[in-house]
Amino acid sequence: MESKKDLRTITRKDIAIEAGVTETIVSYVINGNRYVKEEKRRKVEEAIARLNYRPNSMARALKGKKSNHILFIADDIKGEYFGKLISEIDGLAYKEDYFITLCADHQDEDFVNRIYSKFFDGIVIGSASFPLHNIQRLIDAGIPIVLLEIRDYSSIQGVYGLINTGLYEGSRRVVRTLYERGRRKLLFLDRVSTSGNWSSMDDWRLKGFTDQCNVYRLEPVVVSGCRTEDELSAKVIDLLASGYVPDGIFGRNDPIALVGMQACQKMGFNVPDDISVIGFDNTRLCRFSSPTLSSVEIEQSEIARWVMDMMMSLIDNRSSFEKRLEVYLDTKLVMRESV
Amino acid sequence: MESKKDLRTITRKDIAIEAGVTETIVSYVINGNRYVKEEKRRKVEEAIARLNYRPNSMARALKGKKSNHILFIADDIKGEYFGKLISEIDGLAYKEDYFITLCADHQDEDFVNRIYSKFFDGIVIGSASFPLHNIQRLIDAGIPIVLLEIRDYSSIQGVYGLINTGLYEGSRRVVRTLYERGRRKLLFLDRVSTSGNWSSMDDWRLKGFTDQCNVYRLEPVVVSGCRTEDELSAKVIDLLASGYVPDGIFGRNDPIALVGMQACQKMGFNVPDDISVIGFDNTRLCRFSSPTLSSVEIEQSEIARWVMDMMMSLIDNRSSFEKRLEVYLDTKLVMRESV
DNA sequence: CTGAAAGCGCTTACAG
DNA sequence: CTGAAAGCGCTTACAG
Repeated sequence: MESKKDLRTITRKDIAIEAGVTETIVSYVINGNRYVKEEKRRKVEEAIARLNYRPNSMARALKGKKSNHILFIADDIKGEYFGKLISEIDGLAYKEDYFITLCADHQDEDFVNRIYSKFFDGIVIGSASFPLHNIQRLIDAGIPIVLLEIRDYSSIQGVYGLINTGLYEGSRRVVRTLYERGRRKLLFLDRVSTSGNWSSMDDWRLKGFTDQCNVYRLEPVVVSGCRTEDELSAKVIDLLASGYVPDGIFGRNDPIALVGMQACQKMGFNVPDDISVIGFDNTRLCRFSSPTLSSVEIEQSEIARWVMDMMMSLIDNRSSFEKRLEVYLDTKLVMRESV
Repeated sequence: MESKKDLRTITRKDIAIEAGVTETIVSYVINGNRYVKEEKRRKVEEAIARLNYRPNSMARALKGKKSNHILFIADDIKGEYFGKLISEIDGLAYKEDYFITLCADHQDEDFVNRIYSKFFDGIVIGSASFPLHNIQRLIDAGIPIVLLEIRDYSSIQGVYGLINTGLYEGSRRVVRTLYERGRRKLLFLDRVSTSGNWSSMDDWRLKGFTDQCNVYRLEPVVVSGCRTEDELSAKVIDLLASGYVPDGIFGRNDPIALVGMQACQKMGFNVPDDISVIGFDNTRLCRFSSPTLSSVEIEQSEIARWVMDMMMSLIDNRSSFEKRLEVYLDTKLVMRESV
């Protein structure tokens, strides 16, 4: 088979020949940063259209232009939560001529080096487990960074974007809501993680829950450290069997909340009569369980909008900012049958 | 604020100086394609480690090396299905030093031009709505392509990878299963799409369903053309109210199946006594609905493995293949309470 | 065994 | 108004 490499290799030179102008002229037409005589401009534009030419982004990036790639680091690509968010960001990015590269969080040091290879104009970090010192390293290196504030990032120095997605306030509201319904014995169910990556106190959801419980002088129980949903279910059942019966359960995300709910049901408790359950993320799961699950909804579209907004600002004028850009978003609690 | 650009700009030159060798030597050490005296090699390797150097991928790609970026085109980034798949692929890709760029399918012609800008070593197409002629264009251009066979791709010419994920056989098995349980009046619920992107007969799920119904001489009903889940629900309710009561429902994916199931329940029918329901993708939804939902499971890990496998083969030796690479995978039907 | 040099496809300061 | 030229950071054929 013949190599058809040529088909993808329409270069500036081809356009110059096709349009009968210098390569320089082609560049200036594309970048629009110098006056070019109307006639030449038209010829170039026609040639570009005719040959479907697009300047090679790598060559441009090499010369200091943008690569038009943004990296999104997530720790749970699988979850529906990120799916929606990525999908929204992708839509906005496409309009700005950007591509989104998606990557799970990797713990090895080499990961940062790989990112360093200069491919990305900016990085969005939506992972709760990406090491702080690595984030700092990337910021210090001058790469535009936008952080989704899943945990406490107040120690991070420098210029970057910070999007507080309202996890902390949302979690506090869950506690307030449960409290107002007379619930006093609250149970927090942490995420399950095969890699042992559970929430610590700088996790905003757990912290919001704990802080608000303190306000009410409640003594909540936290179930953490499970590697599978089955393990979590068993732990909850043990807890119930041992005589500790909560009257309110807050799951770190919807599936977790549902695992808890099912465990309660299995032990003969009624949701919501005996125990109220609230989840987080308001995924589709909420509408199909029985009872349907109340859940905290994060404003995905708003987040996506801010991610791109901050990223574009940082990419274009990073050096003009004195300190980090911040925005605080709200969550809303979607009430269904489980409370 | 000072520009800290320099921090991300450790180049081959820096390594050469640090190691006291020529830049050429550094290149050969990195690429390992020429003998370099042991001592120099060690010095270079040490300098690389000390300075955390990584060759600029764009410069390498410009010189004909790989960009180490693979593009994944999906039409439903949001769905849990793609989330899992992407996550698996990302894991494998990372080991091969590749990044996965994720992009929703865009219908405009310019989309292909953008892809052309030479950024990607290969493209995985997991979208059912990416125009066939654009796929052909990319293949003809010599870009390694792997297709997830969501619909019929038999008309595509040339060398590429094709992964048949078993949708057709899986759908036929659903019909067989329902038939064996005595179900004769079958209903297929198509996806909802705000952009009007519904299944046609080259969609393997719908085709598998229809073909197997023909084998049994059944006369199934297909509900398609809905833009929202509420609309779909209303349509099903109308259907039931009008007197057509199916005894078996097959949903194109799990949420769709659950919408159908809830509509039936709302109309007073019992699932599974009156009506059996089966979904597709075996997402988490299945375990939390009541009754729990039977569903066809696709082998995500196997698909991911084959995607990367074929992609690596095509990238490394595309020209050595005479025709397309194919693999047929199986699905399994996970039975739960809804049948 | 190794270096100087050409060149990948661009951008833009420099010099008309 | 416009062109020839330098250079981005690399790879590798060419010539020792």
